[in-house]
Amino acid sequence: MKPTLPQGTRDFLPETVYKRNFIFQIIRSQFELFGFEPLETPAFENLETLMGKYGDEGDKLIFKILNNGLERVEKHQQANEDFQKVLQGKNVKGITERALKYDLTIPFARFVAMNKNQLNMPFKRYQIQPVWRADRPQRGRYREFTQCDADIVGSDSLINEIELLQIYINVFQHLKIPVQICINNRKVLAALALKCGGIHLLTDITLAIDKLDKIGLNQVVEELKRKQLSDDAISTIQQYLSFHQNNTNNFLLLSQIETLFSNIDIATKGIKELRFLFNYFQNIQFDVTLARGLNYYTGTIIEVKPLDIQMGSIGGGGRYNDLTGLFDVPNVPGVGISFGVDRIYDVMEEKNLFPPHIHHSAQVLLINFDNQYLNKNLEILSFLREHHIACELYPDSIKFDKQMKYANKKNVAFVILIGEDELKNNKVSIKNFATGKQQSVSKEDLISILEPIANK
RNA sequence: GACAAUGUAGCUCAGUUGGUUAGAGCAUCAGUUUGUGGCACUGAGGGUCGUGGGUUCGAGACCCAUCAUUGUCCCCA
Repeated sequence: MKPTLPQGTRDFLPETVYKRNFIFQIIRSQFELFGFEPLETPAFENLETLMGKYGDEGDKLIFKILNNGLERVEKHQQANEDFQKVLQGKNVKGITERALKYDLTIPFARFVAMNKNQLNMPFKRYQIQPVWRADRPQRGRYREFTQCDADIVGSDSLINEIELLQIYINVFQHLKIPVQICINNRKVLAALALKCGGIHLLTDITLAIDKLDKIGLNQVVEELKRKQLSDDAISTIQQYLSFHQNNTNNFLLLSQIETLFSNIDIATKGIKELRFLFNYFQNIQFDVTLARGLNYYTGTIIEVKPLDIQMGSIGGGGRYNDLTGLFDVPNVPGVGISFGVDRIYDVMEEKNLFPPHIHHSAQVLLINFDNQYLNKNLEILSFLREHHIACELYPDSIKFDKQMKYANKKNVAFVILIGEDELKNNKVSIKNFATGKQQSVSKEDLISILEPIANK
């Protein structure tokens, strides 16, 4: 058969894995620097854990797992009946009851709901794992990709927001990616919906205004009309959006919004939260059009976009005051952020931001002349490894120049040769692959030569 | 779900209005060089032209269908 990859998935070659690890390592070390602890959850969850948490569009993108054993004859009648329901777009336990996880937040909420009493609150966890979405792949969008999440549950404090924003700043600084970090507050959006006629309009309004920069004011108004919003409501929204188009000063924007929503309590709360954050950060932009699709957010919402490059957001997050409420455990507030490693990788690759020598495979190759020198070779291998020098012996005693070519392609720093002459003189030959210089030295002298490339 | 582009050697791609035996570069293998890599030179292997039909004396090229990949819209990291 002809081997192929499932749509939207990729193999990662060694060079790519090294680069991805470079990103992971920076994110992980920042998470740990800020006191977050690692957590992992299963690749798949019960379907009902995930369904209904990501909106109608999200539900369609969940990868469902077909139950096993449906072919058993005694199950045929039930399976046929169940499958008819599947054909109508329903999920039936008889056909599918498990699904690949769609993000890390909902499984985390499930975990917290199950373990609330054992957790040392406020609980700060980070999680780096793949997630799956049955989306049509395109630029910057894959069906399997890795998210890096950090969340704090069990605390209302805005200090958590400050810490998370600081992590974003630190990580992208270390990665050398220029980004725009935008924030908004769901309470402000809720106020807008209230002023326009009711909180039930929130989704319609946010979906439309979120597109302002993409499709322009006229198209946004068109979309609002299509959603049957009143003329008064549309004029309020236009006024709201005009602030965004006229200036980018956070505090000026805040005061304008404050005036617009002067008699709405929830707006006052949201504005107070935003003002608190802007006092600590100068380089974060207040974006009144930022909405974020997930409807479990209740306060601060955050999105990170790379500058000067056509790519969706590379990070996002926000506050949710009752995420575990979905699992009947109320009153556990939380806030979290997420990094999209695959898009970060694409941005860095496109902008050439990876450091030049990022790989760490074995740096020393021992040439295999013949099995009669095996004992000496093995002795040197152990000796070097005891001194933290990564090395390998070519496993077959094939032609010399083949082995040298292998070393060259693997980009090793040194080649060590042990053959008849070396054995006779109780020395080893070591060749520097960059300079081409070769010398005959004692076993002990190897260490001082190789010291600079040891893995400390 | 809608639309578009692409599909020729392991990889990246040429292939003229349809016309001998389908090419190049890189990669692979062998040799120049049996204990010295990169560089160079010489040579070799490697293709049911995505698949199935059709038009034609003749199809890699034209038509239809189908599959796959990629991109755009929607939505998202």
